[in-house]
Amino acid sequence: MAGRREVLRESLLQSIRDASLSELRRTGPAELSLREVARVAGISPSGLYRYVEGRDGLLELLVADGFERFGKAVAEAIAAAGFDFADQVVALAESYRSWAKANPEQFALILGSPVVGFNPDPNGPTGVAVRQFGMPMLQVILDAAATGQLNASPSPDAPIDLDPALPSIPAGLIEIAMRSWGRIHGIVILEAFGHLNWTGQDVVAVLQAEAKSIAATFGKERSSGSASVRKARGAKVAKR
Amino acid sequence: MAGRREVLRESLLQSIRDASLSELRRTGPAELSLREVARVAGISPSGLYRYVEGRDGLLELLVADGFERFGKAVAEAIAAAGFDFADQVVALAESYRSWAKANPEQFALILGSPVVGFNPDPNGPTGVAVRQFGMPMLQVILDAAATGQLNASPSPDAPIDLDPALPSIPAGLIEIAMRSWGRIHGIVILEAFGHLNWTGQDVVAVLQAEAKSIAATFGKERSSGSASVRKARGAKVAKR
DNA sequence: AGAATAGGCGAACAGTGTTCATGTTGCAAG
DNA sequence: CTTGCAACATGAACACTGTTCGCCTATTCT
Repeated sequence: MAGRREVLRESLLQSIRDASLSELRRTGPAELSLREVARVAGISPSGLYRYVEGRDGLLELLVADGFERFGKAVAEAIAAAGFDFADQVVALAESYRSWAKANPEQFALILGSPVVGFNPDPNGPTGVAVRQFGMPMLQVILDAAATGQLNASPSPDAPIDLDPALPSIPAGLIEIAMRSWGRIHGIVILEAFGHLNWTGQDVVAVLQAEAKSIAATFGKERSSGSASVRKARGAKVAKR
Repeated sequence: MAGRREVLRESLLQSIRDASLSELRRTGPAELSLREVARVAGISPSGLYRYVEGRDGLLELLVADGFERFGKAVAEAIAAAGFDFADQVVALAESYRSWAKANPEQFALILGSPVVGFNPDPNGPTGVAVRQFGMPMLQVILDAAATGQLNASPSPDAPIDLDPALPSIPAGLIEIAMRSWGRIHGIVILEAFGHLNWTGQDVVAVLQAEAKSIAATFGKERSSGSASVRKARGAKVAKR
């Protein structure tokens, strides 16, 4: 029973999503005007409030959408990179930068200065999108650990579980993920916000060097034969 | 001759600076209200335009001030760290994070999402502040190279000069500076914007590990026995 | 059928950045 | 000292913004 009301609502909500995204692309996060969005979506400003909780709700929509699309893009690139740790890191870095370059306003919105008074409510749609975003990147580390491609991390296993639904993760691996993410994110965000212009360097090349360096820092020396890695590819998830 | 008018102007300009800074701290960059600043500075909104070019001018004031104070804080920490490359990098990282933690809104303003339509005019006050900010960090790399503490960089010397007044710098060193900055900045900005909360890790410890890793990546091996570096070091403290 | 409810709208309010004509000073030249 | 001028300061006005409210229509449920 597809109520006529619901299909209308869904369609209009999609219009709002499209309108706000195109407005975001046109003006940037700070200038996003609720009234303008209402205008291009073909609705009155007050009518928007039946669909979205004010301007913050509009932003939350875009934040969730951004994390989702960003995460998906990165996850696909990683999946396409095969099972080698270094290859995956390089693919991660490149896709990370590519998405940021292609969607600068949304990148700034989701990973730039947080909008004050905007509490992302961990259980809301933004919260789950954020986890879906971080997961593939964390998974690169977990997989590498599971297939023995990481440096023997002598860290004391103080496993922490960030999601009750998932197995706990050794703190040492979390730290590796943090540091790897930070290295990629650092260069990408500096470039995205225009702080590397003065260098005159080819950021793609620098980022690739950095990705390889990440693999070298945390990964085992890669002997020329990759058979051992191939063999271990079965294990998908680390078991506590 | 200190005309009475000029002293008044200078004093009021300082009031404006103070007011806008305190307003920034109270509300954040996006909500900074020109009218409110005028209110606490004791001037009419339109009167503000005699001192500052609208809201963007107000922000430029804060951006320049932020880069200046940030740069000074980092430079002092580096200077206090002695002459050892690794010590300097650790000091740089710690002071970088400290300042960001202590001035979150201004940090977000100067290194977070750029305000659209805000062109930082390289020769304006913001431009020079930016260079003063980046200089000490770049200097760490240059000094290390000059004192032979860096890995022999096999990069072809394609020197680029970013400032005509300064000697050109080999591109290889620029790349090292970029990557080092990116590694520190990445972790700091991720933490500052709340993206590391889920990790439950001690960011100070992680950042310190990262700083040491930077020194290990680009610096010469510092074997515990080699006293040459140690001797070259000043009497300054180098704890841990 | 009738009642309940979700959807949509315009008016209104308080706030914003910015401009402009109008006064009001400070200061230097005549 | 007087005059003239430029800098200063202001309040009103304009075009916006986000948000709330009451009113009305159209769909859905009983």
